[in-house]
Amino acid sequence: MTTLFGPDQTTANGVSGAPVIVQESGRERGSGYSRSSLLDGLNPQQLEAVEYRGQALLIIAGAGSGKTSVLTRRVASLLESREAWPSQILAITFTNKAAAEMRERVVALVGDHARGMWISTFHSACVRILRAEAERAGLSSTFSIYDSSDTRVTLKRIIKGLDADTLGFTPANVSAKISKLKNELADVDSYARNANMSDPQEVMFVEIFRQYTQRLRAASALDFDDLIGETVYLFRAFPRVAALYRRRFRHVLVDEYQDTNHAQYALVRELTRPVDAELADELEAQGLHVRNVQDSTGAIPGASLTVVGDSDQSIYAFRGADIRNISEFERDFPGAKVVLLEQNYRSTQNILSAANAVIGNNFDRKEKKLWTAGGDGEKIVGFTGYSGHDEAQFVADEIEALHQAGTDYRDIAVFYRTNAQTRALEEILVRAAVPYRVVGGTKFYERAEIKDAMAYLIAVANPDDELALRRILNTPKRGIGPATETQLGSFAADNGISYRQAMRDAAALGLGPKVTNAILQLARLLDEAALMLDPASPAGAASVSDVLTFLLEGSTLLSVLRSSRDPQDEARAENIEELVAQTKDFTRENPDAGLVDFLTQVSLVAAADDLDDASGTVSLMTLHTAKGLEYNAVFLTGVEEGLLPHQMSAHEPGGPAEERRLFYVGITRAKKRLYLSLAMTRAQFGDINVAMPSRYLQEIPADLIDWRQSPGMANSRGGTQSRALNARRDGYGKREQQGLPPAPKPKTEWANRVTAQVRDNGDLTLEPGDRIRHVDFGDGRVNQVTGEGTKRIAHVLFDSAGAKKLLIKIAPIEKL
DNA sequence: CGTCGGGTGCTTTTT
DNA sequence: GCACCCGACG
Repeated sequence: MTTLFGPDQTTANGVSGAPVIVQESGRERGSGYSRSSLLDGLNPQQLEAVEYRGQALLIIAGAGSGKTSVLTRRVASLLESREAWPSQILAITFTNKAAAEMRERVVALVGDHARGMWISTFHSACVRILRAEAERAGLSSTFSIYDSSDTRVTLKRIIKGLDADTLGFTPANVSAKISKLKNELADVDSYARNANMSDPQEVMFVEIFRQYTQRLRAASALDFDDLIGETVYLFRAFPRVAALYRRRFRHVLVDEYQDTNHAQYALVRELTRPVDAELADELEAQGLHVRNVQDSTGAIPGASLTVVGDSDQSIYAFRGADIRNISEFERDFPGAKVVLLEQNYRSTQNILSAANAVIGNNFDRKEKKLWTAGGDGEKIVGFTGYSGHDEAQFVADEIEALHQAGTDYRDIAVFYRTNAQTRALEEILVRAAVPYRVVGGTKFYERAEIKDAMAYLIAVANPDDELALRRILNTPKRGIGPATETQLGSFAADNGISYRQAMRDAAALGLGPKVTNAILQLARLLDEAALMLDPASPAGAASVSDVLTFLLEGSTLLSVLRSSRDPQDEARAENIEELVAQTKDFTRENPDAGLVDFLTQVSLVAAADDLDDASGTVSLMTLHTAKGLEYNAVFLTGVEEGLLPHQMSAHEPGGPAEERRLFYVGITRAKKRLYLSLAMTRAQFGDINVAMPSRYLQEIPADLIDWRQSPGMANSRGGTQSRALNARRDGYGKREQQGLPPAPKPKTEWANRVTAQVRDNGDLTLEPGDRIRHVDFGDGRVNQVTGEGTKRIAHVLFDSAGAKKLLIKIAPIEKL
């Protein structure tokens, strides 16, 4: 990704020779500044947010208030007016995708010379700093980055070794606690100092934490939280290193500030501190030009800080995000300017009214009301299904209706609270032949075969990484079992050598010749691959894809999958080939980047990053992933008690309020049409539970929602449901409350009932004119058949259920 | 050492 | 309704 390691991006030290010309805030703009194009179409508040110059600026940006536009224009205006060089700008976004988009937009405004900016996520920026300063931080510059599953595996081994599971420790709860501590910038020692060591539970936790820290260090690995924390430690321990970056970045901008945690806050503070005169002179003496940024006392003033956020969209408290970072910004940065953006350019007034009504139920918030000049628009559509499948069928039908009416699939999104909800949705969407994509979820890089292939690369890049080595030791199967794996580990520990070295010395273990050979062969393979990257060797300077291909061939990982008789292995082989293709793309896009750069990029991709705008498909994603995105039509599914708000949030302080913000985020993603749907029963853990409408639904004024099938209407359909479902709530079931008979049942009420059974019609062939019978939709006539092979789709006009598209292979149909 | 089968426990959201 | 863990067997 060009965002991270563009060839023209140099490290903080690398640009030291460039002349630095900075105009202090408040001065006249340069003459080349074309004010009009940059400021076109901005409202007065936006204008102020773009043009304000001062130490600290807080932009409170309501959903859809043109925040990205303001941020990019602010950066562009700094560049255009020559107040800053591109290299003096650091902009932090939440995802790589947002970073790429921002870079693109700034380049579009001011041209190519803007490329030297750092626009990246907190994590990417920290990795860059840490790799550049690795030596001083006592790290290997090729350190591995452990994701949550790596952390889990490591903790699992530690817990097992300590028999700590008997005390109730699980990888999940320990990693959550460690993460929380690291977000507060605590480490083992600082934690242990304040721990109650008479509590055996505490003692054990400290021991687990200590071993975890040691293992990561031994493996030259950092987890996600370390990336931020270690950078803060680095700056605090080495003021001279910090000074380099403080001198370099004169303008720091942080997006989604409401979701920053304490460590990220501390990092921002470190970056925006002044450099005292003495240190500044020292930098000058080293040949770094500081004269132009020094003030009259010789010090370098702190960088200007711009943060953008909306506390109503703070949805990451569970991950340590601290809403106080934004609510106390003015206290933290005295004299800070605050600009409030309330005008919404995204949604219709009906959608905004619903959003305002919902979020108004959270106390402790700054009053803020979104408004639009764009008109009321369509009503919100509500639907209650009998089951999750029923709900999904509604979604599929409406998507088709929207598509027929001219809405592109790519302009439609389906949101849900938990990933588990995708199952029913996917089943129905596949059957209805709606093209869709699940954003995030089981990510490409989380697939086992991809992690295997990546582990080979990691083992080459970072020979200390025992986790990666142990993962590939017996993948593909080489007859090296758990016993041998452990033996290698103890051999390494006993002799004070690395796991990798133990593998090279495997002959000394006295194992069978077959096993010994297998280990030695793997060790040799990795050494040879490392040589391909060693500039000192004749084979050096190989590309990432060359190395990967070499490793795949030498390990037979790919050929084993190809010749397997397990049909799933074919897909796995294809995935690995896709990975090879990605390494080639990577090298083409970043000719100067190497293996470590590739690994870094892969480690830091977020769910939202793999969103492909060009794909003509409906997007499915969690509400969390949806933040920052917008769609013409949004389906917000599973609006039920226990799901939204989620069961788990009930016991946490601030839980229900955060869930409400999540609902608010979901609502405000919709530009034109919003659908709220729920089900009366939902499958969970394999069995079926009764669900109740979410409390948040009541908070939306009833006249904003057009219930196609309300919870009340659904209830009236016979008394088979539990009492809980009959509990009447305000805002729906109005007819019953007024003593009216239930509204006439729309035909969808029965047509939407769908069986979840999966079937296979083999190579059933259908042709236009054929009559068929569908388990749920009844009889119908085939109008048209499209698609190839297993993806053949029948376009059927049912006698009573209307027009549907069906995937012939799996639809519950028979030919009449 | 590898494979298969049955039991268990689990899911909130993610850089 | 799945993934993972463990134990039995080849």
